Amino acid sequence: MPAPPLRLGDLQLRILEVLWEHPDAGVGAVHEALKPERDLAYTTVATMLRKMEARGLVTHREEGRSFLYRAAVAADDVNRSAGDHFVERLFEGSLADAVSHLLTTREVSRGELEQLEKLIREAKRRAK
Amino acid sequence: MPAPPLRLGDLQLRILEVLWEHPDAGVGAVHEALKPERDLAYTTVATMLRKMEARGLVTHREEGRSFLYRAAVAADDVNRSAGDHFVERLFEGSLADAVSHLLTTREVSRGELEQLEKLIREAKRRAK
DNA sequence: GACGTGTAACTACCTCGGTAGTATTACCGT
DNA sequence: ACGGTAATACTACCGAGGTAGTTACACGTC
Repeated sequence: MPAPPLRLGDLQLRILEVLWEHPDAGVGAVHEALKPERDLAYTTVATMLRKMEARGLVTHREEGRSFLYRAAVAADDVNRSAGDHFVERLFEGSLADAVSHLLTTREVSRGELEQLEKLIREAKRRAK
Repeated sequence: MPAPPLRLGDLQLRILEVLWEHPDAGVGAVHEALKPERDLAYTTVATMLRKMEARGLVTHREEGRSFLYRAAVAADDVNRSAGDHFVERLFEGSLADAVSHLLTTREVSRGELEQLEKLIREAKRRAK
């Protein structure tokens, strides 16, 4: 199980997110899904997909004249990796510091706070 | 005061952290401080510092034959920027989702959990 | 006054993400 | 059978982070 650094750029991440939601999407479908937020050339998406396949991030299978792509890495792994990097890099691994910073530097609604409390209670029960 | 993207690489961030702790450090001092974790050539640090100055991340002042560097951006701004990027990019801006993910994908000590609870209570009081 | 040492400046590279143009291929409809 | 179209393949380019060698300079020392 190779667990390579998993260091993704923004576009690569967005592409993966599209593929997680729509497995077996073709280049055109991915391009289309990204259209609203990024006005990329069709070939740009195709190139990116090929580069990502070379890195083992996605796989493809042929379907007639088209390639259908699938993510080859799990969303959880990617997110966790990014989370680790974030906490590690800025807060020396201290989750509390990281969350503290997130909490104090932005507006958080009361609802979100309550949601967080619940989360922590659950975590405590789990850790018991 | 232009607030450029503030998108830093790992090394740049480490250098800034050194400068935040030791303002007016020379190239040698920064190099030395980074020695344990990264075995870089002296000139690599010097080059990086010059590149960062060009981007407005640091400033320098001459002191005899040496350059003394200072961070030109605040730690809070950098951290906040990174936090925003993290939450935005992976969790569509939902802080609760982000924290939830951080909490569930790693081991968190009981002490940390209690620390977090306190933080949330404070945030609630603040938000009233 | 010549010399060695440390410092900064300049230049060059490599990698990677991102972007896109051009070429090629294969299919389909008429 | 042919031409259009849509797909992939190939190639190139840019910028940025990161790395480091080479050069130039200024200083103190002998």
